[in-house]
Amino acid sequence: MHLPVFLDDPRRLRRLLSSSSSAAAARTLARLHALLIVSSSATHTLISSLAAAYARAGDLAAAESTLTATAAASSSIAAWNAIIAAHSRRGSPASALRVFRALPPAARPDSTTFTLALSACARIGDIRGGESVRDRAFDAGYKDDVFVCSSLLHLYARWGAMCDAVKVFDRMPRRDRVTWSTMVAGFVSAGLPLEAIQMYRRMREDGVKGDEVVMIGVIQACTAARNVRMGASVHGHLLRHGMRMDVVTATSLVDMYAKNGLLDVACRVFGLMVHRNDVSWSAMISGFAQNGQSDEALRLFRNMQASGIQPDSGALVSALLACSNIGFLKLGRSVHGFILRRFEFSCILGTAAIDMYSKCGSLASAQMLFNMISDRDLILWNAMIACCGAHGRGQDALTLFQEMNETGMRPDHATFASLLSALSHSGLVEEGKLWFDRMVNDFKITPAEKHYVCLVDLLARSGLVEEAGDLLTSMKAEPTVAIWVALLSGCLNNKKLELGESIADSILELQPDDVGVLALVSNLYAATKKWDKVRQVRKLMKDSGSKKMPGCSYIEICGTRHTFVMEDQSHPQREEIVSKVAKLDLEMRKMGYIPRTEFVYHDLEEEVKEQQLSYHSERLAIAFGLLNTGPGTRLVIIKNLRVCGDCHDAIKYISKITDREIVVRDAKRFHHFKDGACSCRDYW
DNA sequence: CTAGGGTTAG
Repeated sequence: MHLPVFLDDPRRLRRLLSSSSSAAAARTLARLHALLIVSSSATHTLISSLAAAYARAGDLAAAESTLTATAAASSSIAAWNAIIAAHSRRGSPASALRVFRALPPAARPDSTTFTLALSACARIGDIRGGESVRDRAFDAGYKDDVFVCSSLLHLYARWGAMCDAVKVFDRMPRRDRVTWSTMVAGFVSAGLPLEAIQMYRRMREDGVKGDEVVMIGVIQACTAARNVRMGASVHGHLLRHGMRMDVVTATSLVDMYAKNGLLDVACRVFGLMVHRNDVSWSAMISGFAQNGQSDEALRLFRNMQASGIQPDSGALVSALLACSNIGFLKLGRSVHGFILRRFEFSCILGTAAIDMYSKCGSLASAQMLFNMISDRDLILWNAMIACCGAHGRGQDALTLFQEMNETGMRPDHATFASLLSALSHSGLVEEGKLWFDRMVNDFKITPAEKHYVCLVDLLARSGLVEEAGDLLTSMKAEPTVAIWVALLSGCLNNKKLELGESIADSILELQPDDVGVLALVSNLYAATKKWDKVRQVRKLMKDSGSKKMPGCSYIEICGTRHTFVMEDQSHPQREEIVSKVAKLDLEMRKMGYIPRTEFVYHDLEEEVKEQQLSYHSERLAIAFGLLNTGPGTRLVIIKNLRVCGDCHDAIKYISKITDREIVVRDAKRFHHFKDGACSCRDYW
């Protein structure tokens, strides 16, 4: 048989075996393989090079069988490493581990093998498995190997076991930048940004130069520690040292600036990026959405698609968040549709969508979506329970909570916060008390401030003010403003004025700057006719009230969103809206409505104050809704600030007069008005 | 043939 000459030319053979990795290469290798066998010139070295070449070319099955079929199997660890590495690159750490574990007993794994195996364990989160790899590696004499130790470090750091990571780290005789960057990233993901920054400092003291990857960790640490100064100096450091500003680095800078409120800087960095991918867009979109600039976020979302980049789940989540901020139900629905066509509904997307429906006032859609997702995680359950609560369905929230327990899912502090709040808003006092107790005693969850607020609120609303007061004394920590406020509003509603007054004093001592809180305090003093104190509080209100951003309300009609602010004279239907407001005012007064001018914090004539109340953005939005929808249509209004006590009263009258169901979501919670009542009861 | 990196939910 005629053999190609190159079988006798080792140089050429080696070149062929290390050539590029493509399907064509794999076919060439198969031919070569056949020739080697036919010509019986297959040495162990050649076979293992061939196997490695198969692995590089992507034919892992061929690589493996080539090796296992021969005696070369036990002597060629490099070829096995190539196979394991190829599995890892392909994104199947489990296969990598399978090959590692099935290595022939005589094969001696080296540093590379152990490093690959540990990295595979880190990806799937198998700490136990990783530790047995570690034992073998240490036995084989790799105790001080930087690669082995760094990957072990990563295994711990990645899964939150920072104590173990630190132990490994402290024992390492030599550390390189990868070691340090693993520690930095580990502390960041463990929620310990200050420790991460500390690590970076130690690295510099050690004389190790950071690269992009370390700096990304440091940038993230600055983001989490809300340290823009340092973040900006890291940014400067990158530029000065001519480090590669790749997509990932630039994206983390965008995120750092955006999360710290410097949206303009974030935009500039984003604008300077030569190459942007889906994640960079997501970071920018979420930056806007989380800073209350939802319209801008959605504009960017459209730009992203227009520039040909398919939104990933991050961008979709942020778009949904923006929709829920401004109550843009129609766009939220279309995002939902987009997800259905192109993605699986992951829990994270599902949670965002459920939250969007909840905040846009569509309980039914939220429930439908929730029922469609069968693989539910804790956060998804929590979101749905919170949704029921927000919509005044305390009993449904409880049923859901019990259903959740039956599936074996363990509720956490957030679950109980949602549950207790739901029970409180539905007036389910006994259930609330019961589940607070069970939370503490059965579920061993230490109550946090929010849980106390819910329980105090629950008790105080139903007039059990004394019992709520006892709860406060039983608390270990001093009551906070929020807790006092819950108790105080209960006192006011249940005419427990004496107790109320002492609570009002306690609140003032804590120097709150929330106008809503001060309004409540002022109302209490007014009820006890302490006029000098009323004046004192009203002055505080005026001081803090002047700083607040303008109130703004949204209403969506037939898929179009309309925005209202008090000062805006430009609305095309302004005249009509104003006369509708005036007409309603007249009817309301006939039914007993008295304007509560104490909610106007400017020094104005009484009459002007009354007019200001009528022009609050939510009243304008409601009037617009009444003008543009048929009778019986439910109105959903989203307000960026709190609905004041006066508007709250007014809307009750409006819902009765017009026989409409009106839902107002404000910065605090939902208010459902129907037949002149509000299910979010007893607002002050 | 080997280790470390960005966004997103209650």
